[in-house]
Amino acid sequence: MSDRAAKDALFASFGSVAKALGNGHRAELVDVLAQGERSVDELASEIDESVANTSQHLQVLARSGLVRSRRNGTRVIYRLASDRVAALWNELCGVASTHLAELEVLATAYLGARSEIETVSAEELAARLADGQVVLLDVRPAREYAAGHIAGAFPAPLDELEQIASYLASDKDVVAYCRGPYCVYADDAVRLLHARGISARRLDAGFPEWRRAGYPVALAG
Amino acid sequence: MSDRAAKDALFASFGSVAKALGNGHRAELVDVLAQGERSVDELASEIDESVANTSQHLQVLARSGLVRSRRNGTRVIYRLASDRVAALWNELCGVASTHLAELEVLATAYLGARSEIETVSAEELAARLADGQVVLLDVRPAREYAAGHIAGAFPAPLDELEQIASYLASDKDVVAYCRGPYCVYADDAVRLLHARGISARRLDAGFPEWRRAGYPVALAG
DNA sequence: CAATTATTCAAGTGATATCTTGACGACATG
DNA sequence: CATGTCGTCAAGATATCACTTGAATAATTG
Repeated sequence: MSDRAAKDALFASFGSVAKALGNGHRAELVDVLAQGERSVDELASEIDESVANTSQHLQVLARSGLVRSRRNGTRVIYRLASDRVAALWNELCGVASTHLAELEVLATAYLGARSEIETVSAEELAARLADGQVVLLDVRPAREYAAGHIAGAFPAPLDELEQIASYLASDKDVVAYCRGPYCVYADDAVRLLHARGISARRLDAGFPEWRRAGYPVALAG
Repeated sequence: MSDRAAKDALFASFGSVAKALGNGHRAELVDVLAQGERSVDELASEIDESVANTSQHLQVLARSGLVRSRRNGTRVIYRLASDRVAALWNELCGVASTHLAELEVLATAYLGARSEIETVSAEELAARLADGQVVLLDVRPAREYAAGHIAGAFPAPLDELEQIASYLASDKDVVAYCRGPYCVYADDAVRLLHARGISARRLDAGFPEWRRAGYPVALAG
């Protein structure tokens, strides 16, 4: 094999990993899997695609080494191959938001106007959690909280948040967090709390970023 | 627009950035541009593709926000949009090499067996440079050295290395570096020096990684 | 061991990508 | 302002991708 052919093959191989992320549905699959492992069926309903199509996308991700699977009874459970994949996904989102002008428009279309939603950095949150001055709400679906959450967070899935809101002490800061910066849950939570006269902010990242940054977490089992 | 359509559009947009990297030629373009800006013509000959094809690939990268261009006389000069793009590329290579089994085979096919080529980490190199116990050779093409190099490195493009080798003091450690971990130059340099009885090692990264890590560099004017 | 559930496979269709070729446009120079 | 250089554009051929449909497979349950 010529040098050029070998070089092409090498770079094509790097490219194949990027190509695996180069599809909206697969990108979303990676985003969901960053929260924890899932069956094909669960992933399919999460991204609103057919099971067959989802299965095929998962196999593309698997061929690129980004995800792995194991069988559990009749189910096949997929997970990210490692935390580095989540880190790569995160970096990709960061580059996209920095350099792609259209992204802000699309994000606003999906998430709604964020101008009134104050954010908290992980650093500040970590400091305030240590002081006990903040109530931290994990507003992701219950099973994601169960799989792992920020140390000291309370489970507060969106469909129970209204009820939980009525118990919140009004003298504490409330912070909500969810899957990541492009997830609606925390925004929706903050808006719901605001509507009830509770001042709340959202963590500017999600659980995966928090964990990768080395801040304290509580993991399942 | 429905929530789902908005979400699809948002993730498709993230995916579009990955898709831009999802082609071997474009990946190679990013790898070259990480060393510094280039004209279309230079890039085309670097990747052994036609100018028309290279131009089209560059426009794909530009539409995804990964590169920018400016005109300089009759030439159009492309550059990475920011260091974050180089960091993303680096992360992508890392994930690929960690999770893609075929990569090692392809890397060996292009780079040759690396088992006898000892590497030095950036941390160790930085420490030894401070001691003055090491001769550091930048074996990239001259213009890349000129655009920026590791502080204290000597220019030693491969085609002049043989001559330079004859002047090397034999009581110092020799370290070579080039574009990055998947660049042949440093490997070739180490082999050439070994063949002349000079013991040499290669930096395990390249100039872009060194610079991003915050180690001292010398930049052009 | 038949029926059920969860997933994968195979085939087909329309949409995108990639690369080539030749023409066109922008700028510089004599 | 004619000429050359560098880059982009447009059109077309071929290959690959994305999604659908319906059948096949794997493990579980009655």
